[in-house]
Amino acid sequence: MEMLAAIVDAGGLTEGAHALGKSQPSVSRSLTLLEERLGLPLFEPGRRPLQPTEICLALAQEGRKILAAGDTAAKLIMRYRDGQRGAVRVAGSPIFMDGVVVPVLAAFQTEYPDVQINQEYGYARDVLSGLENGTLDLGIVPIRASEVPGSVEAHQILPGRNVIACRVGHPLARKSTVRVSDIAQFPWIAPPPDSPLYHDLRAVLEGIGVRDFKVSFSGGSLASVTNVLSTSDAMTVLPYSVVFRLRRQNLLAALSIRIGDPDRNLCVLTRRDMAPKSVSSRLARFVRTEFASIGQLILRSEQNMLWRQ
Amino acid sequence: MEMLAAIVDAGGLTEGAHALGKSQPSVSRSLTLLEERLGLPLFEPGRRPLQPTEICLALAQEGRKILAAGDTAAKLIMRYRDGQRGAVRVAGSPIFMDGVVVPVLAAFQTEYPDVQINQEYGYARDVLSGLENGTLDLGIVPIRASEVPGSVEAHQILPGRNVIACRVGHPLARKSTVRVSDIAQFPWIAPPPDSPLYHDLRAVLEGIGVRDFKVSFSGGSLASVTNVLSTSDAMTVLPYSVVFRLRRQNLLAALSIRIGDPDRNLCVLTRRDMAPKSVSSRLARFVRTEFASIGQLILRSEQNMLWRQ
DNA sequence: ATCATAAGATAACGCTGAGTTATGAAAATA
DNA sequence: TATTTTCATAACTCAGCGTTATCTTATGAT
Repeated sequence: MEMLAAIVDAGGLTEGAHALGKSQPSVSRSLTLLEERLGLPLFEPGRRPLQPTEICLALAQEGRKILAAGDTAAKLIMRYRDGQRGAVRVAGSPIFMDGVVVPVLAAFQTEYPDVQINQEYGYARDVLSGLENGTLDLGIVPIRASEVPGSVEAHQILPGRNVIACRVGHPLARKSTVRVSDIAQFPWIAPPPDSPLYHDLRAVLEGIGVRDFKVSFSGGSLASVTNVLSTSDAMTVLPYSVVFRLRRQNLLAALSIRIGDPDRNLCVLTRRDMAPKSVSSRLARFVRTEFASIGQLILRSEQNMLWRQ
Repeated sequence: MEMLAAIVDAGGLTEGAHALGKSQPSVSRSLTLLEERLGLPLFEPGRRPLQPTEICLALAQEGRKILAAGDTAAKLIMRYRDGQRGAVRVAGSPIFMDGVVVPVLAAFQTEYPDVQINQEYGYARDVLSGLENGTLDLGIVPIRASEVPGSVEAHQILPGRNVIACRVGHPLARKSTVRVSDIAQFPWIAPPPDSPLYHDLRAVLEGIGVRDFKVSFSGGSLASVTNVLSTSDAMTVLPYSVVFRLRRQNLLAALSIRIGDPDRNLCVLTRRDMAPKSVSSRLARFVRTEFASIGQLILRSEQNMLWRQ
């Protein structure tokens, strides 16, 4: 049927054969066999520019549909191959995901609308196992270089850096000098106890000598944290990049006090497969370049800031 | 792609293979080869009720289109084979065609809307040559059995029978006894000079002893003949079947005088091919049965009529 | 008419895809 | 853990479709 369509559209067997990328005798023979099989003439006999019969035209119409299906299939494969379509499964720690990653994923989605992004939440351990058993294509988590197994490739996209966040009009936010004693009197909220941030929080507070602090709220997502922060005088520890974005939107402020950096850097994790899905590598590339400029942005605004030790 | 569609729709390789009418290993192997060729997994590895990947689903969609095209093609062929679709080229003498055949063709067309009927006009000689050189599938003409060559099959559908026709209110139409002298005074109109009817007309008039008659109109189609007849007192010779129809519509009348029957009978002519188009044989059958009932109708009404010799 | 040209058919042959049966491995399920 | 279901592999066969080389025939111009 594809052959019939080609012959009819090309206006002759020889031309049609050429259009199909085959030799003239091949098509001629196939045509003869088909006519014998059907027991019907598909072209008027004894006419030199091969004249299609009525039934041939009808079959050619179906042939065109098949050719069209083949074409779109070829395009589909091509778009899939170079990552312009497909599905990626991405996972990352909730705070980073909601705070800085999802906007990047959204930008990717806008640029490549045929790519389906399946986003999940998870910490380093889950993400690594997901990558290794193939249920995950990409991970974006804060992680130590030593934690990365050989089968997984890690690209750092942001340096580990936390700050103490509070609401915009917070009493301490205005002060250029913040003392430990100032901090102690305010309530704290904490990320989920199994998250790295929770450990960071403890480390930070211990680092600046605060041993006795009250946790007024614990668990939840970034949205709930910002909600609580903005409607109270509570404080918490958040990645600087996250706060950076939220501060630009005037949703959050950061204390101008420098706290110890965590030893985990935000990384993009991919499998060291021989054949990674090209969508995932394209997305990984996209994320890396996006975060490179985010990093630049943060760095530049850094120069206008003063951080107390 | 058809295979993918089958597997996806059947919910598994084994079922899919069955749906395609192939063995399970065949489909399994084909699938493996396709995956290698594309360099892409089409089904999630290590899942037992074979789980299609995203790209596989997209390809399966195209596969379904191909399967659908194949299906409709198969149906097309089937309908073509038993004559429910296709194209027939029919030719016949103008008066019979317009008078009695075309309504039958129209009925056929209504019953089988996918059949394309190409109707032409022509007398026995043209029709026979048309049939023999393959430019014609069916002929419906008055013909003598001796004129039919061996390569053509003829089925009589109406006996040869002519009558003298005139308008409804014609002076002679009322009379139950018509004499030759009555006839002579009215003008005559004649069919085209090359038509059998023209010869019939001459034969008829000579047969009833009329040697000197004036032809006031000659040539044209049945429509023009009936027009002239109905707007004048002219008369002509027409096949009884044609007049029968027209009389029922009160468009024409016939003299109650019996004239000599022509030796040509209306026949359906077909090629004695080994492989006649099934549309044409179906149409031929249809015409024969339709005319059988028309013949019956004429015969029944005959019993209520009185014809003078 | 006849000849040149273009278009299709035929012949001879090779190779790959796709089919088969028989059997093994691994996931799913009880 | 045992059993069943489901898919993969192996080994082999064959028909379809591909090729090149060459012949036949319809078409159109001289």
